Amino acid sequence: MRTRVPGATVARLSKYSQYLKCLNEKKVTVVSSREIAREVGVSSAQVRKDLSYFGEFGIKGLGYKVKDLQQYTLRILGLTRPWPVIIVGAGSLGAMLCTCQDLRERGFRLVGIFDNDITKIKKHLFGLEILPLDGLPEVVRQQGVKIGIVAVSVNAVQEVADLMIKSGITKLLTFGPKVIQVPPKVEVRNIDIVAGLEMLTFYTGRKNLYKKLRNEQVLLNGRDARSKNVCYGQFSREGVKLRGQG
Amino acid sequence: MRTRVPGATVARLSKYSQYLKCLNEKKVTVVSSREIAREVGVSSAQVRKDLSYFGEFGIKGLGYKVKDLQQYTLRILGLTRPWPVIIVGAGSLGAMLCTCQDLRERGFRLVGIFDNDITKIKKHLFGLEILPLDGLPEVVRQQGVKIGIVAVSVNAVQEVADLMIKSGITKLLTFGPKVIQVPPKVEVRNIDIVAGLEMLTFYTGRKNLYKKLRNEQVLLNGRDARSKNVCYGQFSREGVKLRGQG
DNA sequence: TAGATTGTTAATCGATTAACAATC
DNA sequence: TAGATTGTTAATCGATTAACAATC
Repeated sequence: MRTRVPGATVARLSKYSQYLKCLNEKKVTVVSSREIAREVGVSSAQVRKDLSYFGEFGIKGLGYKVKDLQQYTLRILGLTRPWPVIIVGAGSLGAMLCTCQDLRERGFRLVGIFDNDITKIKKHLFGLEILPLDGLPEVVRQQGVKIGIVAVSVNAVQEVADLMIKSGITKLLTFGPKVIQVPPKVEVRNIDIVAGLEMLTFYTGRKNLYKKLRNEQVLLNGRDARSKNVCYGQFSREGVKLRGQG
Repeated sequence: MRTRVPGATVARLSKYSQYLKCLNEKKVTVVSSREIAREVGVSSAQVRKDLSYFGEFGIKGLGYKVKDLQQYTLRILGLTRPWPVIIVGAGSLGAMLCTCQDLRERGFRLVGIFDNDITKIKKHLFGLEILPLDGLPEVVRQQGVKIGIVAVSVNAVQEVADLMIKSGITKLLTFGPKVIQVPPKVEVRNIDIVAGLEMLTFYTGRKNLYKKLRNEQVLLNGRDARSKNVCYGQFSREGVKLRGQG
């Protein structure tokens, strides 16, 4: 017997969880699917459906206990224990990630940052010494690191990923347009800021440009016709309706 | 008559376009949907389908002329003219974005960076002076800026977005978990690095955790059972099949 | 009880895929 | 021509939604 969880559900779960943390800090004790939905920009049915993949966490007629649901979402997301993480690339992206307080707060613990640039090695970034790449395997093995962040330029991404995987890392976060080849058991997520911006520039006065556009309106698909917060990952196909300029 | 373009298609189009640029630089003149598909990690049918929303760009039996198709994808994505962009937030995220060469190469021109931190104002970031926030409306109007990047901490995101929108910006890129409220005509994309990492930590030894998981395998949905490069945006629901640890 | 909200079902909607005719 | 590859169709697959019984 199998349950399939949409990837979109997992992405939303992260948002729910982050919101619940916020509510908990504000001492709010109970929340309804409607309130969560409003905050995260989805329907309440969606919230309940997403949660229902994992269990029954609510109280009918009342809603969800914030503290409990937060704990549940953390367990579902695998965040009840800290995750050691390494970063390769001590450029501005690497530096940004080092300073990222959110990561720490969600249980990610940076245990190594690596770079082969001689001018960077031995310098410190947020209390962590920048090490040469050949020190990577040892750190990964000693600390049992499973998550690696690849923050290097596009032409080095595959190479760095290969090294990480060889050292025992099974979960990669990469940046930029490069799609890498990895063995079956390795999972990759990719964040592409340029692609994000390009989705914003898509369509603007393109009537009559191409065959398909000659006599038709072009719409970006999605049920919300207007604005949309698009969360991480390639999930949820919310889109923005366009008027194809016509 | 209407054509609906899936948001996932636009996200992929950006990848195709970035790959085509790369091919063009390597003086490759012709490429097949199969080759593009392989590079981007989708099926060749998907590539052809995506392109077919906009026209017929290929030559049967041969493939696509790299140079031509690159131009077409740029036009589709609205990248044939430069886009002035502003950033609010001169922290490490803002700094990272300033140094991002990829943005420049794809036609995004940074025309202003703003911050209200007195210790940052008047300093320079990549040749651009950091200005106080109240200088924002003027820059936006003078330069006709439509795209704003919100690189501030979570509690300031809504406020900054409001100011941008009031000044005439209609396309926002935000970071972090915050989902903001915007008027109908404003489009928002969001990049959430933490959510990206949390999708990697999802599921690990969670058998027997909850009702639903007691007797079932939990799978992250998606057709590719193994690894997956997950591109930007909430699009494409490629996922990773899990063995629910069981 | 009356009001509220969950969890779940069935229907709908949308995106992907496989297959193939068209044709270079 | 034979081989290759496109563009498109119909079928499949998957995700979202609306509605409502259950129940606090």
